[in-house]
Amino acid sequence: MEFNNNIPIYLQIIDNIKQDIVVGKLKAGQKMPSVRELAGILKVNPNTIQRVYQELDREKITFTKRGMGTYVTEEEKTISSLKEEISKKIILDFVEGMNKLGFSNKELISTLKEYL
Amino acid sequence: MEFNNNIPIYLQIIDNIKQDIVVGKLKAGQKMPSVRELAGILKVNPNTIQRVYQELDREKITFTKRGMGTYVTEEEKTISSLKEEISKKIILDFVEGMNKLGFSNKELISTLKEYL
DNA sequence: TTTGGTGTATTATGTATATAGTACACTAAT
DNA sequence: ATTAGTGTACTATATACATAATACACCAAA
Repeated sequence: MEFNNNIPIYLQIIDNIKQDIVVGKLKAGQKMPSVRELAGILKVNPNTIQRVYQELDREKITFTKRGMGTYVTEEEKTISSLKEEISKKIILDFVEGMNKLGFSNKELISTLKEYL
Repeated sequence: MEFNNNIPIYLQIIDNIKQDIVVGKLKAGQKMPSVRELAGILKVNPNTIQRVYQELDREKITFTKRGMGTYVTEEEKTISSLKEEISKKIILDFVEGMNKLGFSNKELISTLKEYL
């Protein structure tokens, strides 16, 4: 995993985990890697992963059993609304960004099609 | 202007100025506000604006005459390639983001049309 | 030549991020 | 009870960002 220097690493890791959950790479109820293990995998400090899990817990995306580990939420509803939330943000960023650049909605679609 | 807390202010200001240039709100050769003036307008520290202008100068988007001020580049070519660069990035972020979320290219377009 | 408006440089302070290292609390399995 | 693997808490250090305040260098116009 590569990190963008201009965005805090812990936020990038959070987004990445959310993506994995939404796409089903991480399934509902599944155990996440331990703080130390994920820190090792991503080559970041355990404190950074601790912050990641705390934030995910706060958002009810994961839950933690002390001494046991951190798990993906079992609420499918949470996951589906997470997917909708993320995709909406991506679409909004795109439309707003292109509009600000002077592209009309028509031009925006044709430019997109042209790119694909 | 509102700032996103997770991204350095100076980068957000840079992006904003680039946008204004690309859309023609700031025209080729036009004088930019002075460091102190823009700092006042945006309610940020002059040092932050100094950094903004230094970076824009480095990218040849602007040029600075010491003691005189900072001006938008006179090279229309620089501006048009800037527009292309920015729009490409927006499109790429969109397509990549949606793909990572599990949307195929077809779904991606239909979801976008649905949104508009 | 002086003045006022430019950009530029420097030092200091506070906050957020990230790392490093250590210790503690809890749980399951031995 | 002990052990190993969890999450959690704490202190310290380094860096980037942003602010604050001050001073300096340059240029055009009065």
